[in-house]
Amino acid sequence: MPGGFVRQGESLEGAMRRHLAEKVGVTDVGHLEQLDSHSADTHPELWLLDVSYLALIARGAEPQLPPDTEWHGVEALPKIAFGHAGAIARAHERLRGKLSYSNAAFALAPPRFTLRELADVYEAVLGYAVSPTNLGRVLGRDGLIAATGGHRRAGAAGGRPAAEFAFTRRELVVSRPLAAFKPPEDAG
Amino acid sequence: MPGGFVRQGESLEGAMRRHLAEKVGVTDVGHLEQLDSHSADTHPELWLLDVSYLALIARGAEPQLPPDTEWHGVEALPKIAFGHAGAIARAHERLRGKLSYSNAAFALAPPRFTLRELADVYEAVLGYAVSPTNLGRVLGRDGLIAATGGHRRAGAAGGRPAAEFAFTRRELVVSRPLAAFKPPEDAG
DNA sequence: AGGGTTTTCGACTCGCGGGCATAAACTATG
DNA sequence: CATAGTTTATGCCCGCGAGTCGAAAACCCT
Repeated sequence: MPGGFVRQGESLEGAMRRHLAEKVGVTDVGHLEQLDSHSADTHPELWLLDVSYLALIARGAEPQLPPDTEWHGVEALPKIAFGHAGAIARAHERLRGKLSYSNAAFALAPPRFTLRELADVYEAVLGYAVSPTNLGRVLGRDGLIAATGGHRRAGAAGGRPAAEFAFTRRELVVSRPLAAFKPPEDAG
Repeated sequence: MPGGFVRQGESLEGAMRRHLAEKVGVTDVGHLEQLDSHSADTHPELWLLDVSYLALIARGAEPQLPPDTEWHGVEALPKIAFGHAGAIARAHERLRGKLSYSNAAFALAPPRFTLRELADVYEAVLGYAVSPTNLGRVLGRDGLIAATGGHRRAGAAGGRPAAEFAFTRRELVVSRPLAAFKPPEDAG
């Protein structure tokens, strides 16, 4: 949970990017999204306003962390995160929702990936296995991903080489604007 | 766009509810949701932090407004809203999205309503007509609304009396947690 | 060359959203 | 009281998209 104070005249997002770069060495943020703000009353003599962000970085772009840092899965977090537990839960829930109806995975996946790798990213976030076949068909039909033409060498255990894919857009696109009811019936 | 300053020690949501009650006489807020925050640099000598909220109130619960207040549709807003135009657009977009995959309309509709009335609420937000029949079937299938058993008297022009419905839950429920991929396959 | 492994492609099923036609229920009029 | 007009409710059909499954393709190792 890297963070810090905002300088006067600085935008909130700019402050977040500055802290990300200074404290964990992350400059290539795929997607940065504000979560929520709340006034923290933990310090009676100090008046703080917390603004939390959700930052998505690509798999493989490892941030520079202190040497004694340990990674924990979001399913089994240690109890150390005193006030951050709620923020982590909200961020996770938000990300789970976004993955289902947007191309938010563009910020999590590497620039080129196989359907298996992308499905693994989804599984890591959603918590259950997704079918690489269906994933490719759904995202491909909406035009969110496209085959690059390249192929990936098979792994150590053999197997057919997987086709490489890439996201067509690198900004957030909400795929299904209205899911339940009559769309505007666009003539054409 | 009612609003104001936050008192020290006051929560942001509490401040929002206080300003809603004091300035427009709205105490029964069906749903209150934080939109986004940004540091306002319009005043060079003052350091302001804007936190905007989206408040949904029931149709019919008219707020107490100054006598010279005019209502404007969100489609044709006057140019007076200098910095609020963006906030209004974001709030509208957020509400449109929420209506499609949640029961956010519980905060907009009166406690008991007919399918026609609910469809009118949807049309007002989405901007196009929705079918009362389909609306009732979809929301009923997901268990979001249920018939109360009562009926509404027919209007002046006659017609079959409409059945009364009510939302089963009065807190936000996201109906389709994951739309695209394999659900957790809940056994039972 | 053959077995094992992984990916890809096609066909099939199933449930849901949407539309349409018809029935039901009420009001107003003569 | 009968009829026309209006609005709501119900049932049926259709199309589409997601999900599953099986077979083929392509690769590695022995």
